[in-house]
Amino acid sequence: MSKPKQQSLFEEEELPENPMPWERESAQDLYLAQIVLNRPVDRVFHYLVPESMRALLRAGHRVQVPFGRGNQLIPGYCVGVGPADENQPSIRLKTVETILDSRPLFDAKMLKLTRWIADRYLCSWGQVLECVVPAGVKNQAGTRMVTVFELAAPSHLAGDESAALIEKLPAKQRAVFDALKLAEKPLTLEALTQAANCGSGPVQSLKKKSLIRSHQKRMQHFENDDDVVHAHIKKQDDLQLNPDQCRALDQILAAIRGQRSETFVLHGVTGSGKTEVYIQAIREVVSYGQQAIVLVPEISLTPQAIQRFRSRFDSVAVLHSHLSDSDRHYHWQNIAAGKVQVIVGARSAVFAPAPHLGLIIIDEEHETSFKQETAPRYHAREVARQRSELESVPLILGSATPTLNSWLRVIEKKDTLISMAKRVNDLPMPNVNIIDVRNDVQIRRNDSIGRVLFTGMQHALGAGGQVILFLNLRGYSPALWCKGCGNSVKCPHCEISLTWHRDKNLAVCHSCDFSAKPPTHCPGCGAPGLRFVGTGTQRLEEEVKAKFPGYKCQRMDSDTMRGAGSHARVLNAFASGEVDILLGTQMIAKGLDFPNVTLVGVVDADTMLHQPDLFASERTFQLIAQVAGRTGRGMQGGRVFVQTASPSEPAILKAAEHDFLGFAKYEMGHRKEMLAPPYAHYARVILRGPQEEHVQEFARQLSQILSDAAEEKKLSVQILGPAPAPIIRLKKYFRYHFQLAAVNVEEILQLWREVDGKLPREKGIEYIIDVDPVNMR
DNA sequence: CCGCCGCGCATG
DNA sequence: ATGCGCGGCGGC
Repeated sequence: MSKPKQQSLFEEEELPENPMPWERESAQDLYLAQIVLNRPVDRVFHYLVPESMRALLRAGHRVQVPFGRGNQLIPGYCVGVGPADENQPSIRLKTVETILDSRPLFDAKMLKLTRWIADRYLCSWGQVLECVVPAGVKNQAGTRMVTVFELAAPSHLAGDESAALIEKLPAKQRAVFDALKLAEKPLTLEALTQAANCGSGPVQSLKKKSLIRSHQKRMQHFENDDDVVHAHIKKQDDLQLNPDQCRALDQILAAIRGQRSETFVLHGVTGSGKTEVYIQAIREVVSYGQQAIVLVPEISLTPQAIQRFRSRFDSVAVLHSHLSDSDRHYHWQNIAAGKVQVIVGARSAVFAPAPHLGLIIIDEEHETSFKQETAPRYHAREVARQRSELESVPLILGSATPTLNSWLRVIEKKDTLISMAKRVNDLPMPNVNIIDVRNDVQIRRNDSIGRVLFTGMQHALGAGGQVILFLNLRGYSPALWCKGCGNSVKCPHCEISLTWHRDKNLAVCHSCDFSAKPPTHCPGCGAPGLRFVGTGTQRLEEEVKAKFPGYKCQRMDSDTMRGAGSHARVLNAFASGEVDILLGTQMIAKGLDFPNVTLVGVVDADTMLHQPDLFASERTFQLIAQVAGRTGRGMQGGRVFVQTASPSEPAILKAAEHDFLGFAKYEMGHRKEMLAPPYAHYARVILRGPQEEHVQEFARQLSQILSDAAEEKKLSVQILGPAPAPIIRLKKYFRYHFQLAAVNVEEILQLWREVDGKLPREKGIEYIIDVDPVNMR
């Protein structure tokens, strides 16, 4: 195709046109592919499919197409093929250049699912498809082209001339020929020379004589990493279920057998044995030759949890963040080939290409990590809901603290509630003590472990138990405070207090990568003598070591958990009793199951509570309930101490009483009053730019346009804001945001589509929209 | 008067 | 997103 640098009428005339409909011999002459691209334009582009590709190209293939005025070759996704019809444009079409994969990467259902995501989360289909395929699949990591040899066609060999040649072959060449005949399949040069015990010479000679032929083939050369091929794990039998578990399993089995896309909210208190119910439900679908997907938060992809699935099923693929491109490709192929029974993974595993999906499970359904924070900003729970409908399979949402979102669906009878209110073996729930730290002598002295918690720890450790301390701040102190001006030192790029990391003696910004030697004088007023205030995990570790010198203490946060195996190492040390006190952030709140833990301390419950966030209360409740669940899992029982300056806060009180229903009732009352989620949907528009006034002004403009459009189109969408984002400055950019709120999410989507493309642009200011945000910062 | 840079626009 | 065309501005 010629490439006119400038479009001119004259050149256009000279270009060959596609035949007009009446010039075609038949309509089938014009065979088109619908292509979508990884660009923020949600459109389908039509391309001609050359004759040679017609038999091969199908929806779901990745292709290369010429695009734009320069006809640059870029990758795209074929979402449909077929003869042209009247609906297609009558412009001069370009032609698909190459097909990039030997088989389609998506089936019809996956195309439907990804189209739904694009609509629901306001991005392009191409962007969704791009994120669904792992990089290792796109670049075919772990495979390479090799030359393989095979015998020439039988008809050729049968000829007189060939027969004569074969008769008088030298011994080595004869050996090669016989080896290939024996193998009955193409062999690489290496395999062939080994089989015939010769060098490459005879092989080349045979090829010259046309008795054998060679061709290129893509072959796997995956290293058999222990994690990928896990051959010898001792298999265990299913456990005996208690009555609660049986009831749960029966309900789920009924849906599986009825091939219903029912959603179950499995509300089971910590330690109620949800995993065993999952496993036995999976056993059912596996017995039909189907596959199950289990989504877990990335953080709980611990060796402990994975072992549980591996010891019960023959073929489990674990998709965790430390996999190489090549591992991911290997898993994708195996899953697509139906060789994997259970897929365990984080958010993106919801797209696992299982050919006969039978069940989807989301464990710890309340975790915010199921929401993707970059485009496409999907929530894996909602995607799973959609996939379960498309595939007619049940979905299980398991949690001790379900989201209010799921809870509302239960109340509205859209989803089915299954309750498991008791722990296995009738173990009691731990006793939770709320400790008012406002009058604690130790805390007043600037310690973090108050008098009551200290004594509790002494008793627990003295009796041979283990202790978990939870503090949601890493580093040594979360602020560098100047007594001269009363301000704390902020990151030069973000409007965020710097955290002092004592081990490296650095002041670190937890929002961007900034770090520097802590200043000796206040950057604001110049006064000397900055003080480190507040306590992070590093300082807590120091305090624990000073107060409990006879016990081994281990810190666990993202600073100490850098390497791939560090997680397993620390947990093994704790499990074996080598470590007595485990302290850390979020990381230790989830899923850990150590029977000897008799005390859990929440060092500061208020850090979560006082976030300027719609969901702060819900998060606080979840976190306390989850951390509390780490104890009392053995016969010695367990106690929990929650230190707070707001002891009458419902989120804390209800968590202490293990009263999810009470909390849900209280919090949902609030939400209903405010018409906030789950009673409404929000979509958050975030703008950022280098100058604060510009960003503010542009935010005002955009929100006004949306507000006007909502009125004009009679859409019941409220616009809340604009306002400065809670983190007003992040990595050198000033940030403003506003929310679109509506009872029916469709109205928000309609409104955005209405204005999208017509919105003004402002140099240097970028904006995004996040539908159903979980993060308000 | 010509060349370069930046904005706006279309992308099959 | 991204490249290209067009128009504005600055240099010669």
